[in-house]
Amino acid sequence: MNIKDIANKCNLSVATISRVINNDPKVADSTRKKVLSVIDKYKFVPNITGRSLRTQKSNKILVLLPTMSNQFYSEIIQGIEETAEEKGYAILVAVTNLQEHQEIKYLHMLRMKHVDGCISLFNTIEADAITSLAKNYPFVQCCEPTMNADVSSVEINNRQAVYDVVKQFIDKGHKTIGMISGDYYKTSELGRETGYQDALRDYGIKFDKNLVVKNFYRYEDGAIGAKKLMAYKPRPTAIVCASDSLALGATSYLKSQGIKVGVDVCVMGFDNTSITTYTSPTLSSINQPRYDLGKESFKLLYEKLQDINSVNKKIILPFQIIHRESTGCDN
Amino acid sequence: MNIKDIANKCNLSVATISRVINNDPKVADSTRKKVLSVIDKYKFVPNITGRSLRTQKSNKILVLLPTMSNQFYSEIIQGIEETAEEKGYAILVAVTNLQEHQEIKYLHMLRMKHVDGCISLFNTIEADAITSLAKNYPFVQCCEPTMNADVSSVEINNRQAVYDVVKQFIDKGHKTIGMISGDYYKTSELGRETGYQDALRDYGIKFDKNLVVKNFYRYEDGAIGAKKLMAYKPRPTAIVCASDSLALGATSYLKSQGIKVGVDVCVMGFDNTSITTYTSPTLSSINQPRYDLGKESFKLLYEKLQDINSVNKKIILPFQIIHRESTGCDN
DNA sequence: GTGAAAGCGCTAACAG
DNA sequence: CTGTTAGCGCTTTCAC
Repeated sequence: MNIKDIANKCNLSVATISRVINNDPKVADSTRKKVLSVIDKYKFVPNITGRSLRTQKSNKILVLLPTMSNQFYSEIIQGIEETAEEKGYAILVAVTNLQEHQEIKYLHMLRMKHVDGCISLFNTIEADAITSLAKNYPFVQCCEPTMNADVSSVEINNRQAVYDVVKQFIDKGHKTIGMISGDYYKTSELGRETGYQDALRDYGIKFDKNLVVKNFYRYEDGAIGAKKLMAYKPRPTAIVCASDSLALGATSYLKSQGIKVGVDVCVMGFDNTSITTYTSPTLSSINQPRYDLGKESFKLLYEKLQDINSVNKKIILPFQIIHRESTGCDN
Repeated sequence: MNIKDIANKCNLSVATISRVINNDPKVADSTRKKVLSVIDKYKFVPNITGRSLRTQKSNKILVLLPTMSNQFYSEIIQGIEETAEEKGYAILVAVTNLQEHQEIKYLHMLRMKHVDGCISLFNTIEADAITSLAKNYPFVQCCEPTMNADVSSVEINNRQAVYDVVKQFIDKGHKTIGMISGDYYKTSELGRETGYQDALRDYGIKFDKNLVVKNFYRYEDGAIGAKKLMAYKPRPTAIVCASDSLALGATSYLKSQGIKVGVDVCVMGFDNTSITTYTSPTLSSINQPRYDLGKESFKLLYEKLQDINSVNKKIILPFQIIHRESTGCDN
């Protein structure tokens, strides 16, 4: 059942059927009524591949995700989805599992015109490839802009967030502050680590790289990190983590050692995922405005969708430091 | 840059270019080499919309997800993805957020032939619609088959899982056992509740509907559920939850009341998500073979992809009851 | 207000 | 081994 079949049933041309489908006003009301009834009768759905081929657009955008197992991305995607829907775009999510060949495979959907644009939450391909991609196709990075790439992006000021946290710790008298981070060496991660170092420097504490433990972002990496840090002399009294999962693993280890989290050792997470309020102790964390990160990403993409040559923008959204029991609930 | 442009540059016909692209053996080696070099030079990528329109297939399958914020689905999708890739299919994930209009929108991709098949992890549309969909398009349900729908599906025996847990509780002397469930009234949920009731009945404990608290699946619903159950007289000594999030919320409430989880009250979660080992107490849970649920779903879908008239199969995969601290670590 | 026809980019007979 | 050609389903001029 295609547009031609409908045309035959109606004794009309395909052009008229197409006009009805696309709400073209210059169709007689009686004709429109007849066509719609036939369309309804045969449950006809226009073939979108044919339409895409003709119009050269799909009204779909791709969201590239590094992993499905991080609750952090959920609300971002909702922000994208709801904003996109207002503009008539459906979103498709592809998961790369941090594999470059997967990323390349899905980015091909852009070149193949199977999607009109892409919002990427993580890229492994190099800066030049990103720059060139962004020049030719609507492409926006969210949360994790590739360093030295010329591309529109939305993120928070990761450096400032950790800087502020460390400053607060120092203000409260902490002298030995550890950090548990990842080893992806990406923008957000390096920003967070820079914030840590800058705050120490600005407030007269000597930086020691042994106080920064880098690994993956799994719970167990947080536990391993905490173990290493607790072996440091003098023992750290505060730990900043690059994710809530790391913080959770860290508190889990600390508790197992009888160390009182929030009293003996303060722990700060990152991302403020919903788990933070259901752990004990509840977890202090840095909140990213996830919904808005998604929403603003789509708005940037939409500008590119309208005009691929529009200027690239870098948007920085505000974060909040949320104190809960793991930092003694104060502030 | 399209196939015709390449043909011109090569002084060959589009047919030959197409043959090279599709690895047709009957192309002279020298010709192939020349074409490939030109393709490479101009970074030509065949337009998949044109190809799809012509071949009437997309080599893409859709995965329909109720929400992005449940870590449970992550590994299922990986199972689907890896199995699909072996067969040359890419997967696209769409999130419905439990909204029927979203579900319908994405299922349209199937009718519009924009994807070749669909694996759905949750459906809200009625059984007849599912049956009809599955008759006409490759469609498989994973974890949550619609009741009374004629469709291929993969799941665990939810009834048996809870039955076994409750039986274990009874064997250990528990007399008052509560249940915290959801109120979606879907197959898995009702199965779990039936298992609860059946076990009580089979082992001579009178069922009281006040011992089953139904709500959403958020952490807070677990907390609210636990609060209600703890008000029951005599106070329950064991609680079976329909998800880990509910169990986590429940233990969080119990701890806040000074009730020792795993000692005073045993708590069993469901799904064995990774959080279970990083809470205190660690959370007992029922494990679903997530990767295999995904893998087997794709295998069923593949059968339908080959032959839409192949018989519908219902596959049941084994579960495991994992005891941790929240049930006193025994068994 | 409606129709005829071209063409989006590709593949697959069929011919040679 | 290569080329010619039709056509997948749709939209959009251009006529009328």
